[in-house]
Amino acid sequence: MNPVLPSTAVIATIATLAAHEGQTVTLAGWLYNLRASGKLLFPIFRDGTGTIQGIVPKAAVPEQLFEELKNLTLESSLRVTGRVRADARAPSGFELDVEGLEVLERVPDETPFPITLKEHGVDFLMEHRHLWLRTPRQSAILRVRATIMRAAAEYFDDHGFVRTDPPILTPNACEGTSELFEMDYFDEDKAYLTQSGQLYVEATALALGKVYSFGPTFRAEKSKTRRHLTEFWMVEPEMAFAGLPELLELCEHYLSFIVAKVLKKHRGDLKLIGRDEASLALLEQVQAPFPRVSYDEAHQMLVDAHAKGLVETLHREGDDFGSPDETYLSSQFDRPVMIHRYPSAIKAFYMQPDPENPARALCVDVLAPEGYGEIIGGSQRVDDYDLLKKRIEEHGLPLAAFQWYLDLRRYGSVPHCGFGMGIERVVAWICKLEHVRETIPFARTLNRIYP
RNA sequence: UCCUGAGUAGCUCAAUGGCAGAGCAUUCGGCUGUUAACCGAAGGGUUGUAGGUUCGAGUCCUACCUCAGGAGCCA
Repeated sequence: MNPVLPSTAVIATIATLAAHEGQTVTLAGWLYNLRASGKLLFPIFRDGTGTIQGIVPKAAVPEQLFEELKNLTLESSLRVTGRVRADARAPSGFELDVEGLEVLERVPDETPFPITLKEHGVDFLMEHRHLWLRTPRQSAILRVRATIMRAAAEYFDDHGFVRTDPPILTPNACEGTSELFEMDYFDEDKAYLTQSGQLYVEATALALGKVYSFGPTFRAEKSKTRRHLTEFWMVEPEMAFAGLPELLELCEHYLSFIVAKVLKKHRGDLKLIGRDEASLALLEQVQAPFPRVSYDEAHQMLVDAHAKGLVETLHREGDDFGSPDETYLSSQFDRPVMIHRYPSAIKAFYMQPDPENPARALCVDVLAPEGYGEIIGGSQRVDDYDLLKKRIEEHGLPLAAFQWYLDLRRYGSVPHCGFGMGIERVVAWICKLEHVRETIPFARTLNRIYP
């Protein structure tokens, strides 16, 4: 599989064909679709960067080339040489007048490519995820995901944060609540897959000042919704000598940066995935500052909404917000909304109480617009040794396992804060997807671990 | 864990308790501008599994299995 390419041909990718108009180029890719109209063939090639339609008039090419292409099976791998020609009839503006073809691997007639251009069900597509990835829409989503992941790291790299990734194997639950994936760790010990690196980045923040982590996270929760995976990627910044006000500013500038990066690079991909001009305009509005709503204000909004019949169940003072509540709240704003100062009683043990109202925690949830719900959860952390120890005991957590964490408050404790952002939920929001299973190459969900 | 819904051709779906069907895909034939191309033909079935009711079950009943959506919990 090391053929000699025609010396006249430039090697190109489909995404860059506009720069080769009028030239003869060679593409390496696959046959995505094939239409025939008598003595005229319309093959569509894909190469991972896009698709391009070829034109093959029987009279214009050698007999052998025409017959080979006419009978070629979908998703066969190939190298195709042709002249790039602008054509108003083509969706991308360009077509390829095919001059040469080299089939690398022909898909057998007996086992045709299972994913067709027609509609498929979720079960079938997920069972064939390794092949589903080849479709233009899924490829576009993964390109956008890659840019989001890069931007998610780039922002911190450019703002003085040091990347310090925490361990994936952990000795205990960070928050003591979520379901964990458990495994044997030699002899008598158990290890668990991390559900959050937060406690560890608190330690590195007190060593390096501003830090972040970026990696996979695992939750064995039996959640079956469009927002849940058992394995997902989380980015978690942590800042020393900073509190909730600085955290809120970070959230809004961070998300604005990521959205701007995607818009700059992927308007075409976003359209292909399903965002029209009107919904692209919604993303354009994602710029700091974001609206800030306290828990108490949000509660009042929900009570009013219930009175008007806009929310089915009445929100009760002190309760957390349910999914329908979050959907309503986020629908009231044209950009992500930051809801802050939830009741301490319903939040994690490590969250700092608000000095102006100790019943409230210095925390924030960022809800994405268009009904996508929570994408960021963050807080200022308890920095007082005695208070943290008391909280750990109140939550019934094993004090011994948290000695190292308490040490952070014994040796030069400072106010510090951070958040966790789920990458898949951000991708789902920006791409306007129905379900997070399409945001990651191989989704891990409650009922599926194949392929 | 709970609630709701769905399992019929490779895929997406039809079928009043009464002969198992269509579109797409595949194979064959036709068509020089198709955009999920179109036109004609052929092949393709243990109706998720196990019981039950009935003269007769894809359809009704019971249990189980699988999947999906939602709740709770969360990013």
